[in-house]
Amino acid sequence: MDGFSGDVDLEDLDLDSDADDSGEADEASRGLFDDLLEGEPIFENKEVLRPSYTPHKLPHREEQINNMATILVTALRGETPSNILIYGKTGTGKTASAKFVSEELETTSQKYEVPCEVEYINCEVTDTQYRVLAQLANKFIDKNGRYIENRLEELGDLRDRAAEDPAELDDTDFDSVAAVENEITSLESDLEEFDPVPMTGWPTDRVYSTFFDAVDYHERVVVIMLDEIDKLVEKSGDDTLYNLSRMNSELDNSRVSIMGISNDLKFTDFLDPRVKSSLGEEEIVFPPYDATQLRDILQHRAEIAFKSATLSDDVIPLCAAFAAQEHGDARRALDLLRTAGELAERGRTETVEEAHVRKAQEKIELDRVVEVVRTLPTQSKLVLYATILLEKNGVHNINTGEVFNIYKRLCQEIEADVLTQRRVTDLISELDMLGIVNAIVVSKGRYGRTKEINLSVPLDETEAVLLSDSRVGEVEDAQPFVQARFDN
DNA sequence: TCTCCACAGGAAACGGAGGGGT
DNA sequence: ACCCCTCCGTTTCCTGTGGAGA
Repeated sequence: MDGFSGDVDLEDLDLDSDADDSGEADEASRGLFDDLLEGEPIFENKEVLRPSYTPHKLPHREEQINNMATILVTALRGETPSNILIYGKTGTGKTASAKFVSEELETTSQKYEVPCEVEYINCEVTDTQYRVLAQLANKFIDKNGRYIENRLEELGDLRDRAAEDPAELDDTDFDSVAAVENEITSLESDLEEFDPVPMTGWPTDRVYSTFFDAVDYHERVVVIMLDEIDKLVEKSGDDTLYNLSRMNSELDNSRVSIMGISNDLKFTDFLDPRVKSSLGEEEIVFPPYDATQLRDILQHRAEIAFKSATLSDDVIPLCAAFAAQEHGDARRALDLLRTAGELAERGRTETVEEAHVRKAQEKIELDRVVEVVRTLPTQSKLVLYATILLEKNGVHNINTGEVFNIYKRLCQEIEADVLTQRRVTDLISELDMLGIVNAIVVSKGRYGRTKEINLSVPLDETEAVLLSDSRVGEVEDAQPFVQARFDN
C-alpha cells in the first residue's frame, strides 16, 4: 500500500488529465478511487510509522545497545556469552534494540565465518515449555537441513573432482574417494533422521532431547532470544528456563546463551534461585522515554513518513506528551502520529493539526475496545452484557453475585451453557485485565466480601458491538427481567 | 472481641480435541 | 487398534478474609 503512496503524484496527474479530456461533464465515469486520490497526499512513506518497522537507528538507546554488544562480542570469539536479561515497559525499544543487535551479530559472524546464530521467540504466543522447545527444535532442524545440503553439495563436487584427479584430496581431511563417499552417506542418513517436531503429541522430554541433538549437531554459538519471557514464566513456570540454562554443561559442540526480554521488573521473584542467578548474569534496563526523547524519535520518523511542511508545529510535541503520560510508550506515540495523519488525509486537509491528534487519541482507544470486545468468546460477552444491563439500569458498584444472576438468565434465554460462579469470577477478572471493566475487591463487613465492578468503556458503543454477535444478538428483546435486585 | 457473610481465588482434575508411536 | 502425549476451558472442592454488626 505504501510504495503506492510514493507514486501517487504521477498517477494523480494522469488521472487529472484523463478526467479533463474525456469525463468533464460525465461525473459517473469517475471511478470510486478517483476522488480519494485527488486530495494531496500527506504521507510520503507511512510504513516507517508502523510498529512492524525496525529502524536502523534508535535514538536515546545507544548506551543499552553498546552494553548488549559488549556482552555478545564473546560469541564472535567462539565463547559463550553471559545470559542477558532486559527489562523495560512496553514501547521502550527493547525488542527493536535486541533485534537490531542480533542482526548485526549475525552479519558480523558471517563476515568472520564464526558460526553464531540468534533465534527469536515471542513467548506471548509461544507460552508453554512444549511449544518453546518444539519451535526451537524445528528451527534448528531446518538449519541443520540446509547446513547438510550445503555440505553434501561441496562433497559431491569434491568427489567428482577427486575421481579424476586424486590430488584434489591433498589439502582436505579425506584420504580417499571412498572416505568422501562414506561421509556423504553418513550425512544423508543424518538428514533422514531429522524429522520435525509436531505441534503436539510427543512427551516434552522427547522434544527436549530432539532440540538438544539438533543444537549440538555441529559447532556454533547460539543465542536464544525470549521476548516477553515473563508471560512464559507466569503461564508455565521456570522449567523451560531451567532446562535451557543447564544445557551448556551437557552440550559437546555448541554453546547456548539466553537473552530474556521482560516487561516486568519483578518477574525473577518467581524463579528458582538457580535459574535466577544464571539467567540474570547481566541485566540491562530500558527506562521509559521522556517527552523530549519521544519528540526526537517522532521527529526522525516524521521526516521520512510525511511530506515536508504537512505537519503543523504543535503536532509532534502533543503526540509526545500524550505518549509520555502512558509510561513513555514510543509505539503509542507513533500510532498516534500515524492515525492523526490518516484522519487528516481522510478529512482532505493539507496539514495535520492538533485537533487531529486529539481525535486520533480517542479513535485509537475506541478501536481497541471495539476490537477486544468483538473478539471476546461468547461466554465473556454474556458476562459483559450482564454488567452492561445492570449499569444501564442505574446500578453502580455492581457485585459478582448480581452479575452472575443476570448472566444465568441471559444464558437460559439463548440456551447457552451456564458456567459456574467460580468460572464467572475468572471471566470478570479477565475483563478487568483487558481494561473493559474495573473490578476491585471490597469488604462490606457483615455483608460479605465481593468485587465492585464498574464499566470503564463507553456503554452504548460496547452494547452495540455485543449485540452484533450472532449469539448474543438473540437476547435483544429480553429486557423486562432486569429490574431484579434493587435492594440498596 | 468475636462472628459470620459472600464471595476471592488456589489446587487439582476432567474431558474431549489436537496429535503422536507402535 | 490401542495407549500416550499436550492443551484449553471448565468443574469440583477448597481455604482464606475484611470488617459491620451482634
